[in-house]
Amino acid sequence: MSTINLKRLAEELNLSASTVSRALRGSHEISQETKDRVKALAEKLGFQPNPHASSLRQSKSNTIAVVLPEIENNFFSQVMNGVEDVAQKKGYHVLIYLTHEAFAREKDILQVLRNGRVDGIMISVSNTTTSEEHLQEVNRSGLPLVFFDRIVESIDVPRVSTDDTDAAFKGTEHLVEKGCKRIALLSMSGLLSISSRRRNGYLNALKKYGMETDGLQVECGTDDETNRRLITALLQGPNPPDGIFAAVEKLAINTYEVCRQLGVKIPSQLKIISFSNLSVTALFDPPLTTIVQPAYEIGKEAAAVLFKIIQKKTLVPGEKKSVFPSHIVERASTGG
Amino acid sequence: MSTINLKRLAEELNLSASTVSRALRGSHEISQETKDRVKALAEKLGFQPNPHASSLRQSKSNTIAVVLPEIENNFFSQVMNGVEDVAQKKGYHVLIYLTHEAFAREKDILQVLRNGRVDGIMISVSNTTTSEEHLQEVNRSGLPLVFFDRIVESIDVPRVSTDDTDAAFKGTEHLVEKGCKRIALLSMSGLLSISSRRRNGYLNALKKYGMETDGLQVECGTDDETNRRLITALLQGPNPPDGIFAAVEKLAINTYEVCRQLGVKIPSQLKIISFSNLSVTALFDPPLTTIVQPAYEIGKEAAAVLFKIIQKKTLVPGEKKSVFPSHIVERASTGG
DNA sequence: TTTATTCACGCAAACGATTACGAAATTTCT
DNA sequence: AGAAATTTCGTAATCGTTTGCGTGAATAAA
Repeated sequence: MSTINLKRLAEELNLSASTVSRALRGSHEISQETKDRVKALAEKLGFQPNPHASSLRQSKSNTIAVVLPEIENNFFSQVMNGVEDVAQKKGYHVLIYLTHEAFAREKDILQVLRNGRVDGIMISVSNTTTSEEHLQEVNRSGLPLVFFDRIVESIDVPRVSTDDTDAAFKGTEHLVEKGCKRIALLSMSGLLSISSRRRNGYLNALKKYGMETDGLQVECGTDDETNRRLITALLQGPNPPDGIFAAVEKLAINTYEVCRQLGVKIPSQLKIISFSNLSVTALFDPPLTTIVQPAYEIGKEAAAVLFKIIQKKTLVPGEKKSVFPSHIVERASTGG
Repeated sequence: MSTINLKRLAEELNLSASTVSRALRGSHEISQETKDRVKALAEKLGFQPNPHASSLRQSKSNTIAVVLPEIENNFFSQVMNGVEDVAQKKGYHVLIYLTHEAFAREKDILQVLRNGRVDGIMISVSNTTTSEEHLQEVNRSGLPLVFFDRIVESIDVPRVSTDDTDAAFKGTEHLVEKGCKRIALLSMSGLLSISSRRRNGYLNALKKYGMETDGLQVECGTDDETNRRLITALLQGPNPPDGIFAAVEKLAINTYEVCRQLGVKIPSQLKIISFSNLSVTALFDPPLTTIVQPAYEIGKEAAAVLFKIIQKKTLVPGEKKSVFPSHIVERASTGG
């Protein structure tokens, strides 16, 4: 394009390319006078070092990758927001990759990233991921890796998440406190540890209060139509729940849709709480009680930890596994 | 890292690096037998060409940049989704940059991108952008550029957007048909052409029906608190509107909040329609009538056009300025 | 004044891939 | 069979930066 490079700059200044390079990078081997002269002209001509040459020489890309299941989801958007913020402060660039919850796609992406294009990877794994080999290989290759939200427990890399078990416990307990006697769990199918953690929180709470779980655990999937059928069956069954704990936002929305169709009154007939980072749930009919994850902070922390690894700084123990508390925003869907 | 490179591969095969390179790229100058041998070993060793060396040599990064005001917004997430889809099919990588509606940040980003890091840029400009110089410079440098949604009319690059004027006209007309006599416009301040297009659509409709606009146009900003005050003043004024046309989703939400606080009944006392790509507006109380933009398609088209320019294919006239129609999803907030 | 140091800079070799050019070896054409 | 063309591959230059090493000059130490 503009083809203004080091050599050209050097010629204009009657200097060698190496001197110009050092001057621009603030080397102490160059006199202040020369530095000023170089920087002045570089500024004037709008010179920027070719990033590919730079990266090739230094084997450092100044770029990180964020791999996530979807972006059309407030939680992940907020994470991206946090990531972008710290990346930009560090002068880093951010590549984004979407898996659309497809294992094959996730494998392809990680495969392609193992070639120096990025200095590190942040990933929230897809819910169809059935093997860890692709992640282990990245880890073994020495490429810095950080998990966020959707963690693979068995792989020893730093992870940033929320206290899912505890939050799910409290969410379920909230329903109990509001008088629910039969509380159902709506969760996504799959092997994600995050799912089982939330399920455990739910089960722990029901056990604590000696409540039944039979026929109250519903595994849903990605298809809205199917989910609505499952929920309809649940609500029209012989012994319907009076409370629903939705492990993910999508399922709470499906529940609202079904309730509207069936004429089930929320919260009088059925109370609902759900993990969700959607602020407009406050405008729902009725307003939805949510468990909100600190998504922005999770993104920031995950990025910060990644940069620490990239810069080979040693992590303090808390950074190897940082957990951010979620909090309940109580609204009318669980009102008395 | 793994440091498996062309030279190493070549040594293993008793070939020269150039032959290996050509074989992998499917050159006709290499015998089929050699190609097979090379590809087999490359596959086995998981060889991938160093992207920086490749980019440096070819001055081609296989990367595009998407610059947008925010990601925590369904419209932009859906656009990203579309972009990522076509990029991945083309084997391209996607860098994401957020301006947070800050002009200075936008300038910095575009400045940094003018150095070969990307082969092309897609941008939706910030609403605080007051000058075009930074965009003109990108354009002059020959770096492929495409606008989407928020367009700068005076710069001659391909643009992908929706029929804002027409959609706003129809949205306003929808309110008229529902019986509104005094329709207010809530819009974001700034110089964006998209704002004036939507305003024009609103004004055209009111003119067509001979309706008044005095004191009914409210310019809002980014701060929710301020917006709510402005809307409160509007609704409590001497001559309040019975219909509201919100140019952006955020302002419809602010309006709902105010109405809830003031006890204003929607739609009986006040009808509302808004541009929005949030599907859960169907669950609002009452469900919000929206003007939905085909965000995913806009993202796909913008990316497709960008790739055409990058590959120096000539654009058909329609591609220089493609307009996707928005459509109204009628719900209870404008119900009779 | 002579000898060490330090300063300020240039030379040239990397980094890893691509590609113009050339040169054997083989095939095809007269 | 000899010339021409084709096939198949290697040599080396190149992309633009960074950096180890060397060198002359200026400065400090002896």
